[in-house]
Order: sequence, then structure tokens, then C-alpha cells
Amino acid sequence: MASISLSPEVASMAAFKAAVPFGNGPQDTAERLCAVGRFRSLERGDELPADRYEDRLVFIATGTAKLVAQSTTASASTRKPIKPNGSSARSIDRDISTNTHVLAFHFPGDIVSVLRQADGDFRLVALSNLDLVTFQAAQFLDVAQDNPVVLRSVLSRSLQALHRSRTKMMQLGHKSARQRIADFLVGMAKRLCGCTCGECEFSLPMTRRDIGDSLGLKIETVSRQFSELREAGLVETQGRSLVRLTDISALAGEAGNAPAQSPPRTRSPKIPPQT
Amino acid sequence: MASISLSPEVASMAAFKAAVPFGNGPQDTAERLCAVGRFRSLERGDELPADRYEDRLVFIATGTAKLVAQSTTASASTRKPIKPNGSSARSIDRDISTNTHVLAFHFPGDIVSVLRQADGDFRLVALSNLDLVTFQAAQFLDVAQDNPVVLRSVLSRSLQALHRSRTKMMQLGHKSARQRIADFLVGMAKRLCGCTCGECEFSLPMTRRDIGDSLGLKIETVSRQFSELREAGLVETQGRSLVRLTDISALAGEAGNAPAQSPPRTRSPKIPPQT
DNA sequence: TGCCATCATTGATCCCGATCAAAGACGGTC
DNA sequence: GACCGTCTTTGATCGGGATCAATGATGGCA
Repeated sequence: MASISLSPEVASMAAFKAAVPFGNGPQDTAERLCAVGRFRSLERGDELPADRYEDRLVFIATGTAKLVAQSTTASASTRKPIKPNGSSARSIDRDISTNTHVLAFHFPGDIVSVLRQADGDFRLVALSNLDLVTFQAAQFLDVAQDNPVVLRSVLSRSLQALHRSRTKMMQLGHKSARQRIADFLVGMAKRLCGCTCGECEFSLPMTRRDIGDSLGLKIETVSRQFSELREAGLVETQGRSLVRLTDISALAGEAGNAPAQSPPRTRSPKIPPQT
Repeated sequence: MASISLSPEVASMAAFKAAVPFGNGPQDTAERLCAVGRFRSLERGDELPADRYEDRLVFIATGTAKLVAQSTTASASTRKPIKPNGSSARSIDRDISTNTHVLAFHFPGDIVSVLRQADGDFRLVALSNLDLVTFQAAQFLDVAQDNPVVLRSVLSRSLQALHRSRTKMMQLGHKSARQRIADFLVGMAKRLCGCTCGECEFSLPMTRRDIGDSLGLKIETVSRQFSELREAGLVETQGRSLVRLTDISALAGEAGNAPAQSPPRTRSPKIPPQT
């Protein structure tokens, strides 16, 4: 097994180069970017060590991750006298049952912007074994500055992230628990299988708690909604993570979205949706 | 009234040039950007006509605006048999009590990204008389592509917007009504007066309904929270919009944030705050 | 000045989701 | 296999915010 197969590091860098369009600018941009990028590998449950002073851009090569925020709520409470059970020395104080919030889940090919710690406590945590490439944002931009195509691509990605974030905000703003869960499942079907209608089966890489934290719900509520959707025949589950959606369109309807028609929403100017 | 004083259009373009750092790239970038920008003036309550196919970047020169999303929720309920009272012809079907959501408020100097309508129903609505400059995002980027400083500045702004959006998401995710209102007021104090502690007085450009829509609360709840904060001596109001915060730090505490110490924001080589 | 549409406040009640509590199921490891 | 920690499900109860309903305040305008 020596080093015959492609090393994770080399593979990750290659994935990065493949994911970003380098256009017809300076041809060495890719190499120069890789030179300032740093490969890292995390195991399930590990978190990317925080950087106090530098914003970072993180490219996900393999695995899935969650971006969490530890809200600085003056929660005067809950110091859990962690059981002396010296479990894996690895699990760094994953403060249970505090106001942790999952901002987003990320999958291979994503470029995640992780702000410096001074701007809030954002952390990237591995949900599965994770290969990634980290860049100091300033360095990345310095290099990319010579190559407008790259810069523009990054901008475009960040605008997309903004869009997703806003969409999610709307979810949290005024959707019921049922709608949030349905929406979440539809979203996962799309990102994990590329399915937007029909049926679909996949394995959720995150726990019920993670799901709840990302939707602003408690774990019990998440569970109850799964149960109800199961009774409604829209969802089947097997084990902890395997999920089968029997009718994605119906689920999307449940989520309060247009039932995933043919995308070209040829609405005449201003017909109120009112499904 | 002739054209003796500076026209709003000229003033807006000048404001735009002043707001974006053009660095030492090609010196005509500013002019070329202005050439593809289009000046618009909206009156209170008007909305920026939607563009079906093009994402846009909008620079706010004067006034305040809200970015709203009309959620396509399949609200099976609430058919309000709008009273035949042919009210003012002006109020363009501003569907009362529907799931409108305010994504953000914007002030002079902001650059707002307004996605094409196909990506969701986002609209920019004037809260006061509003002068702005709109760009087709693609055109803007084409021009800016020659000037890395501009491109990078726009990127930086969008990352900031993302950060704000995420922060807000956390708010909506798990904060009480009290905390949301307190947080909102602290944020307004900062944006409208630059105050982060001590006391402060300003005029809110938006209605209680707008506030509620932006925080995921109902108007009655907003009102009740104002009343409670008033009783607690943290807030004084006069008329509909005038607000006085007697102790911003205390209010920040109420919001569940660190009580606004001297922000040790040790900014590393980064880009100006703004927005 | 008085009218009137809109906005804001206050009260009463209801309901969804949080919280408290206790089993039950999964999936590791020995 | 049996054990055990973690994750998940289900039940009972509570409370914050939504909802329904009515009154009061504001400010634009003729």
C-alpha cells in the first residue's frame, strides 16, 4: 500500500483545480493558488482549527462538513461536568445542548468562506472523514487578482451562497416545523442525488441534532416531523441515516414551494402564486 | 427648479464613484462603470421594477430601502376577501398579511445584489424617496474585470453581506422576540448613528410591520416588545418613528450579545467595513 | 380644522414547538 | 453473542408568540 495510489493531498489539489475555471488568464494561476493552499485532512467529528486573525476560504475535496456558529449568548448556564470517561482524547469538548447553530452543510466541490474568529465564532466541523484545502482569503485574492476569471468565479459562488443563506433565512423566518423538515429533505435530495422530483434514496451524513440546529428546531421536534412524514407515506427510513423519499414533488408541496414544475416559471408579470 | 442645483443623477453617480475604491487599476474604470449604470429615482413605497432575466447590482445613493421576498408558500389558507372599499389607487395590491419577508434594510452607500426574478421573487422597495444606480451584474463585472481592485471590493462586500445574512439567520434560528427586537435596535443605532454604546436617538425609516417581517415576528409582538422595553426604561419613543435608546450596552445585553465592550476587532489586512 | 386611512397599542385566547421525562433502537467494541 | 454509549422516538406538559378583536394615536390632506 505504500504510496502507489494517489495521495489524498494530490487528489485534493487536483479536485480544486478541476472545480475552479481558470479561463484564459495567466496559465499559472492554478499552480500559484495551490502553492498558497494548505491541505488538511480531518476525521469525523474533528474541527478545523480556528484562525483568530485571518478570514479563510476552504475548498472541500472529499466528505461532508457543517459550518457551525457558537452563539455568544450570555447563557449563564450549562457547564456539563464532562464525564471523566476519557473517551477519545479527540472529541474536543463538544458542548452538548448549548445554543449551537448549524449555518450550512457543505459537500465536495464547495468553497466555504470561514470568517476569522474575531468576527464571531464560526467553525467548520467534519461530518465524515474530510479532505480539504484551506487558503488565507487575503493570499488567495492576491493571487487570484491577476486572473479575473477566477476572481469572478469566486464572486459568483459567494453570491450563490448569499442567495442560499437568504432563502434559508426565509425558512427560519416563517415556516412551520413540518415545512422546514420537508424543505430540508428536498434540498438534500437535490444536493446528494441531483433529484428534484420522483423518488430518491440517500444517506444523511448528519444527525437529527445537526438537522435541528440548522433549522432552528429541537431534536424531538425533528424526530416527530420525521414520524409524521413517515405516517403520511412521503418518507421511509431505515437505520439512522438511510432515507427514501417516495414523492419529492409532494414533499416540495408540503414544504410550501411550487411543486417543482418545469423550471421556466413563465408567469405573466405579477400573477400572485397562490398555489 | 431648472437645473441649477446638482441633479440627483449627477449626485448619485458621484456618490457611487466615491463609495467604490478604484485603486491604481485602469483609471477610467469609474467612468466606464457609470456608463453602464442607470440612474433611478423612486418615491416612498415604490418598488424597483423587477428584471426577469438579469441579476443586478444596485447602489443606494440616497434614502433607505428594504429588500423583500414574496415567499411562494402554498398557503392553503387566508383568502382575504379584500374589502371592496376601492381604497387609494396608489396602494398597488400590497397584499396585506401575507408571508412577505424583509430580508434586509439598506442605506446610502450600500451595494445590493438583487437576483433575477427567476431565482425567487426578490424586490427592492423604497422606504423613503430613493436615488439609486442600477447595473446589470454581468455588465458590471465585465467592466470591473479590468480592475481587480474593484472586483475585489465587490467580492468583499458580498462576503460581508453573507456574514450579515448568516448572523441574522442565527437570530431567527433561536432568539426570543425580546432578543430580536433588542438586537434590531442595537443594529439600527450602529447603522444610523454609528453608536455602539451610551445613548442615542434616531428615526426609524420602517414601520412596525417591516420590522416584524424582517425578524420573523408579528406586528403585535413587535409592539408588545417595544412596550416592555419602554417599561424597562431602555427605550423611549415619540411619535411613530422617533426612538431613543438610553443604554445601548444594556440593550445589547438584552439581545444576548456580549455587552458591547470596546470591540477588539483586531482587523488584519482587510477591507473597509461599510454598508 | 376636521376627516380618515394607516399605523400602533393593548387585551384575551389558542396552538405549535420547547421542555421535561423515559423508553427504545442502532451500531460500535470486547 | 452481550454490553454500552449515543442517537432516536414517543408521551405529557408548559409557555411564548400567533391569532382574533377592539381601541387609540398619527399624520397627510382638503
